[in-house]
Amino acid sequence: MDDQAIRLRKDRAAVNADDVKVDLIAFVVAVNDSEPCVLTIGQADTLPSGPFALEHRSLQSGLRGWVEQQTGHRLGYIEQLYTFADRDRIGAERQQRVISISYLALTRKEQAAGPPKCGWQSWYEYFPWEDHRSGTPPVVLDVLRPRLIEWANGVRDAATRRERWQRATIAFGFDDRLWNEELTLQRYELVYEAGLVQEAVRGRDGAPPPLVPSKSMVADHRRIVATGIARLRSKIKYRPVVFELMPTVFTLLQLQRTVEALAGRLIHKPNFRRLIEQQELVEETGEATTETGGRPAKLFRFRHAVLDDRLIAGTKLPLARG
Amino acid sequence: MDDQAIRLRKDRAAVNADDVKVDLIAFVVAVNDSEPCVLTIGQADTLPSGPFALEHRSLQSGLRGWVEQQTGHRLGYIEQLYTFADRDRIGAERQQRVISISYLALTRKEQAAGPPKCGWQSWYEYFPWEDHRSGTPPVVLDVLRPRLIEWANGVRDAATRRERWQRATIAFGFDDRLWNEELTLQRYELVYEAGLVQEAVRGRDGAPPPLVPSKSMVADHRRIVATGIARLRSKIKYRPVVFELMPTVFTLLQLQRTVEALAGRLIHKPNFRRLIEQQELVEETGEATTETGGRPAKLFRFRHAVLDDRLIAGTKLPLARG
DNA sequence: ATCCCTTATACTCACAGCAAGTATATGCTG
DNA sequence: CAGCATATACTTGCTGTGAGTATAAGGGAT
Repeated sequence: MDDQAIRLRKDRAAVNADDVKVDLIAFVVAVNDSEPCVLTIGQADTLPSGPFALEHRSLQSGLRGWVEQQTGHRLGYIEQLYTFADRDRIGAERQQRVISISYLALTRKEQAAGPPKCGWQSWYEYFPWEDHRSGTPPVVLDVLRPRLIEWANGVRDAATRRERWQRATIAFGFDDRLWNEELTLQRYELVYEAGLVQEAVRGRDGAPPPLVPSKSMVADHRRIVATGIARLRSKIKYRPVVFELMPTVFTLLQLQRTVEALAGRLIHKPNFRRLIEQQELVEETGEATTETGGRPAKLFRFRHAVLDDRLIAGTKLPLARG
Repeated sequence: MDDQAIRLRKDRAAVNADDVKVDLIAFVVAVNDSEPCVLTIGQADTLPSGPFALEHRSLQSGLRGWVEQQTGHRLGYIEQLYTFADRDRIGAERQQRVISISYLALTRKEQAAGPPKCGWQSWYEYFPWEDHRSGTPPVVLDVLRPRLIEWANGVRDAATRRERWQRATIAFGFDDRLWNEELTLQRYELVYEAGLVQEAVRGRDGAPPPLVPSKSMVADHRRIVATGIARLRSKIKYRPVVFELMPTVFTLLQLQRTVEALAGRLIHKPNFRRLIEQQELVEETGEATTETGGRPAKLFRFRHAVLDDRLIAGTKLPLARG
């Protein structure tokens, strides 16, 4: 053991064999017209990213730089998601490790300056099973359920079979269990393990298997998006981060629709309003808009003063049940 | 902008100027006799750590390797904490970046094999203001409060003064606010900003300022510990991670004392028992122990079956208020 | 043997939060 | 003016849970 360590140290001093490249990857979110979107670049299905370089003052500023350069967007709210090491990637001359540090960023769509080749894609094109705003989407019961049953039954061991099916049941709310919108990552990992998404069977031989209809992404970017969605869905329940996605002035229904877009489920309107108002998260501007149709809606703005307060009390949104 | 990117790419291809060293750092936790402990090495006050090397299959296995080598401990539960880039550290010949990936690990004290120079230190030697199990510790009102008032008043700008004092009030529960045990990181950042801990004034000129009595740690390891404590205090409320710290068989009071040790506050006993039992987190072994004194306590073991279940419902502990 | 101490275990009560339903107000459109 | 769509207000009933009290069971001291 100690010998191994010494050998490692020597190697490192001599040729820096253990040096690593670091990539910064951004999952940038905006909500427009009740549709939650992810910012992509190039031919689409690729997240903005770039190497962490010497000139970057910090990880965050490096990320901001790359996103701004590739998409023209200045980021506001940023939060670290996860760091992972790609397995066995081969560098140009010699083997080299690559580490990816992923971030979640919240912004508004309008802020686009001069977008070269970037665009906004709806989350739910990549995760059609995640949008339960109009009830359980057909793909869950018609496609995922039978495929996951097949997958669970595809092993000899009875214990493994049971365990697989139990995981699927919990994650997707089969058998009258209730849907939990925060399990986005677990659901993605299941469909990945079951070989139901394209990136899970890339480079495999044999006949192309039957996939669940959904858009794929480059490399493991779809996993990053799943991680980000899960984090965001969890976070909106106890921190007032939704407002990062709102314009400066908005109606309560617009706010509700935004939360619903993120959570992928509907919210009881009276309860939503009561919670928002009793927490004093917003204040009236005094104006109203008739653009919504029906009775004019009062306009509100976010009370930035509560940002500190809410550290302690936590913010609450009526997303507990359904 | 684009020029900059191109130049960066060229540099990188030529001399790999942007290559980076990656350090893995572990915050290893165990609880013994109602005292929450952190695993340290060397002269103490240093967390186990080591460089991420080519031979490591993954970040986690690299971390496990270093901890096992330096302390003789095999880690069980591991969770990523945070990744940060050290500012402007200078390498041997040329400037080089160092990235640190920190992890939280939960284990049991007994598992120590042949510990060379490692030891367990109580959390609360590094954070004496965090232990509220016997009421608010004196250091909070006698030392921290006056020092933070000084710090807040140490600026001209009235707005900044108010904002500083408001942050302190919220974080430490001054002025009849209630104590929130999850704000460990915010509290550490405050005492750091206020220059009340040793590492905040390292390398500064001038007279040594009056510090808050507490043990310091090497580099920024104390910040990592603060991050880990905050994460753990939050996590025990909704995931059954406490059991990673328990022996296979335990009494309910031992379980409660462990949670209290982590949270730094006391829990109402009947409510704790009710919550644990109604969630079916544990099952009776059928045996009892008299070692606790008083009426013999039933022994329980963790029901591993709930590990999956609890993904959906979430685990609850009565830690909401006080 | 008895008293007392400590801990375990069971039961009760009351309040707050909140999910869900219902009713009314207000403006626009055809 | 009818009908529609939205905003806004009120009510009801359940659940979770914080907090207090009571009883059981063993050990040790007097």
